[in-house]
Amino acid sequence: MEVRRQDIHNSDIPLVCRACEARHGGVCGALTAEQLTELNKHSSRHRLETGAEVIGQGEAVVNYSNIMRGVVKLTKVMADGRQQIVGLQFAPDFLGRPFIEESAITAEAATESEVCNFPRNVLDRLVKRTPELEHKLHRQALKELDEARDWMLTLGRKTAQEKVASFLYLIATHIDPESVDASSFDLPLSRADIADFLGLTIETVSRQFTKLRKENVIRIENNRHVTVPDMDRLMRYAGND
Amino acid sequence: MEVRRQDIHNSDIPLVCRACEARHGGVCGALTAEQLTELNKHSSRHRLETGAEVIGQGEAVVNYSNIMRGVVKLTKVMADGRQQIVGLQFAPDFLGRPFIEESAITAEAATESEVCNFPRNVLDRLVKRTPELEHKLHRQALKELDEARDWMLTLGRKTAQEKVASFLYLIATHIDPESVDASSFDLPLSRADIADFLGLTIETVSRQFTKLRKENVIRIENNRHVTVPDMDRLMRYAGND
DNA sequence: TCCGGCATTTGATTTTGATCAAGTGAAAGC
DNA sequence: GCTTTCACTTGATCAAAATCAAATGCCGGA
Repeated sequence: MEVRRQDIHNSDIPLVCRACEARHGGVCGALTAEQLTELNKHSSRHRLETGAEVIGQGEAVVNYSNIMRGVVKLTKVMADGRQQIVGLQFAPDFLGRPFIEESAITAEAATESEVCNFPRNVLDRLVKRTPELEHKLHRQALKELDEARDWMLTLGRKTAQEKVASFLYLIATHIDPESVDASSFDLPLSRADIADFLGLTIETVSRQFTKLRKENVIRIENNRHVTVPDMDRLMRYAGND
Repeated sequence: MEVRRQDIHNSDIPLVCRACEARHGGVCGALTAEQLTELNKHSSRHRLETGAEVIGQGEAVVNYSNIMRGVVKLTKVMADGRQQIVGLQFAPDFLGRPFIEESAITAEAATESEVCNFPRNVLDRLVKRTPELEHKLHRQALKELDEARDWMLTLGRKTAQEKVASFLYLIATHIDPESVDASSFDLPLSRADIADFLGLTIETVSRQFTKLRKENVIRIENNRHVTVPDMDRLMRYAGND
């Protein structure tokens, strides 16, 4: 499917795009050299501090992004402040909800991150002309839908311990897709964020971490660095037999 | 967008498709008369009893469907039998997960229903040739993703009472999109299904129904028929201010 | 080095919803 | 007409997670 792209001479591709991950796993892989050049004219890279907002719930969508580095959390808040993380996105995911005026969610950097922004109307125009690009976005949407539904099972039916184990398993398998060894990693989320992802309080999250540590399912250093001696055992704790 | 379809003479369209809802709200609206004819050659309508399975978790996907009538529930089960409904689909929704071999969910009729089945490979071929069709499927996937994320907030952060009120509000607004009066309807799900949708037990669901009834938020006849005297009040009970 | 501000952990108590256990009521079968 | 069955409701008790309330530990700055 992507074979057609291989024979394009590298020098036709914009400099910043050449080493860019989003051209491989991401949506830009669907674009020709000219299209990349056009998109690149309007796009800009940004470094995001932890907590920096990419877009807010209820705001007009003016930009889409590719995540170049870091982890972005998607959250929904209720009027009284209760909050739920409804998705985590990792590089090189596409970030944005096509075909809608107003964002139904807030997207903010969970870790120090880097994104490549492009104006909504430029990409929308490109999508109309490039079925392959819409196909990529379609696949991305379906992937997110599968993930959302997996997480609904976790939110609705798992115990606190299973939820925390599920979270650790999710991070272990997503944080660094290249790494052969997923058994040691830094958590991209604070305890408060983890609680908002799991539909728990931070006290419950903390207690479950302690319990998993005492049962030697995980080791923790500096609150954020986790080592998993036996990934299958963690998976069983997560209820995924 | 669909303007091009208007000028096609009706007699070119297969008989069974002419009165079909899926041509309007659904995916078939993206097809030309010839394409409809081709798809129709391989498609078949089926009546489904309540509980009839359209596809099972882990099974190979061989068919896609359009829901013509009724409500279909999408569920996930854990090894120990715990179950979560991860989506409800109403006519004339498209039913199926393109680009994947094996279904990650079970789909079964929540009410007596009718579906129009077509072989996966026929539609897949059509999708490749018809960007407008992929666009429709893309939009459907994004709609389901929005709904899934809304529901994640409900599952993760709402109280039992808010969950039940949210469910009633969802049904009121989805069961009969044409109806001007959404304030009186039949529940398409049993108490057990509602519990599986809300991540609660059937006893808790029942108690919350009783409570909402006693507080005059809803009236119930014959266990299944619900009347909502004040939809805004129900919405407030659902936590959607 | 000490202090202040956070994030996290730990402890005590309360609350919510689950579990266990009977009821009730309506439709289906004998 | 009576029983059986099944879905649903109601009640009593229990357990898991929330809440309230202090610690603890860590990092950065004075």
